[in-house]
Amino acid sequence: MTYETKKGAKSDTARFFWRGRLWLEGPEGTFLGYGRVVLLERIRDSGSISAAARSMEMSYKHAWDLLDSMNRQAGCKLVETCRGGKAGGGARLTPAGMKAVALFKHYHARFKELLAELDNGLNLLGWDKGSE
Amino acid sequence: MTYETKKGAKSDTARFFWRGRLWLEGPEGTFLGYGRVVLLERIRDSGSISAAARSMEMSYKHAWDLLDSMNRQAGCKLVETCRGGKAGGGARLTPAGMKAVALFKHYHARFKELLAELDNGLNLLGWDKGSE
DNA sequence: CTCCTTTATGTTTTTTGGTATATAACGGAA
DNA sequence: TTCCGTTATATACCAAAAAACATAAAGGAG
Repeated sequence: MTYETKKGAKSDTARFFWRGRLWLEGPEGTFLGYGRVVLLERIRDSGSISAAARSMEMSYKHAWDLLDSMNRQAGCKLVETCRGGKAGGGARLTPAGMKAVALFKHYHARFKELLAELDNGLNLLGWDKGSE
Repeated sequence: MTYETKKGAKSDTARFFWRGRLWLEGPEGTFLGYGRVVLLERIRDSGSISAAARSMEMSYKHAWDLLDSMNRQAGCKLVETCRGGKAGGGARLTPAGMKAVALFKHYHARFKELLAELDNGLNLLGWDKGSE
């Protein structure tokens, strides 16, 4: 999953295209969103919160706050950590964390599908290809 | 179209639910989004930019900036205005503006459909109804 | 005991997306 | 000609979000 914060490559014949955001929300606000799930994946792959945050050009504190929010809302830890030792410490996804990533990606894929589908119909309605 | 900035009523048996945003993007950034289209609708219904802005608790300037952005990006005016006169002035949607509203609402309806659909499958995957 | 790197957490600073405020132009009605 | 409410536009201000910075604690290795 690449970490797209801006639009990707697009046909330059079309002036406009659909974009969107999808997230899972709970009583405390956002539970899982795109950036949060990328963070989880990076932690899974690097074994470190700080490395994951660095790779996303995100401050450690911000990453930690997001994880804290996710762990609290999930009711169980999605990421478990340890401090000290040879490598200084580390972090890894719990089974619940893995599940969260899979769940979001599954639903997000359907969302991306819809965006692509909407884009396909768009040029039929004028306003595209300078038809106005 | 109600102007929902926060979640609406939801079944309180489900802990989480899907939310999202959809917008039409162009080279200059957002062209049409939810708030922008509500603004257009309010202008259509009230005949006034300032009345529309007031009804959304939005500053006139912010509303005007949004309209300016939309008019410029569309290549033609979505809203036409006049100053002075008995009522002080006014604004109304052009045919292109009407079309923009209809277009967005059409696509947004499909988006809302998807969100509802995603919510329906959600409780099957654990993490809901306290099953974890 | 001292490094090292990371987790954990608080405080300060900056950025940013808006509101608030001010001012001018407009043009019909009184 | 003076009002009025609106469009149009610039500038000042503010508050929430994010970043930047600071500091402590952990624990294995040397």
